[in-house]
Amino acid sequence: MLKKNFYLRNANEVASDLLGKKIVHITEAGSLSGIIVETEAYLGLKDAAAHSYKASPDGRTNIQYKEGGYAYIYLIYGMHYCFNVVANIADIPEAVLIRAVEPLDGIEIMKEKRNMDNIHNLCSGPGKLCKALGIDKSHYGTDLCGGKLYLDNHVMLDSDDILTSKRINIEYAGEAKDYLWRYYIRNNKFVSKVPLKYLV
DNA sequence: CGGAAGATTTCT
DNA sequence: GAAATCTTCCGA
Repeated sequence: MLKKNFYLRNANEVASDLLGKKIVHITEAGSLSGIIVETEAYLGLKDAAAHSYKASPDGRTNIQYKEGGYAYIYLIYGMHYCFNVVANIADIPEAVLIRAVEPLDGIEIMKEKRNMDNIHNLCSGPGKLCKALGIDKSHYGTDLCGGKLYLDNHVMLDSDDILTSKRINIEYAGEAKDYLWRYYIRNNKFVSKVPLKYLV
């Protein structure tokens, strides 16, 4: 299990280092896990794309004001949950969005939850992987350093295998929309498909 | 207190 | 290319 100090760095370092790590959720139906293959960093007060950019510390982003290592989960478009890892020290509201995962354990259970047979379409998007891994609003604020939802070491990646691009669907964010804060694993089939305009 | 819009997914 | 669907935030 990754320890607290892994998370106490700026969100870009955490986002890049999360690639190749494993996300594990122990459920009643069984253990569900996968390899993180795509992430995005959100840098709070310096980042017009971040939820914590202008929001009040009492609102939905309140967990981001604690130190790193907690789960920040929100509902988007009224129907999909997105899972983020809180990064950095207390009072610096940063987070890393997990955008795609390569299924590992409990694949049959994930297929049922998603009503989907194609393994490459199980967890290839932030809303999809929450559905597949059984993550929802009840996990908001969960401590990822102990419990049934946690991250762990898995494979060591060469720095050549880590690519960056612009982040997805943040057209409203002014110049922040062009920051290269999306990270993904080169040639990995489980990374979500994105339009060409996001690539460098 | 009402309205608009969103770190998306799915189906046509 | 559009619909589905609801919480949060902002302006009045």
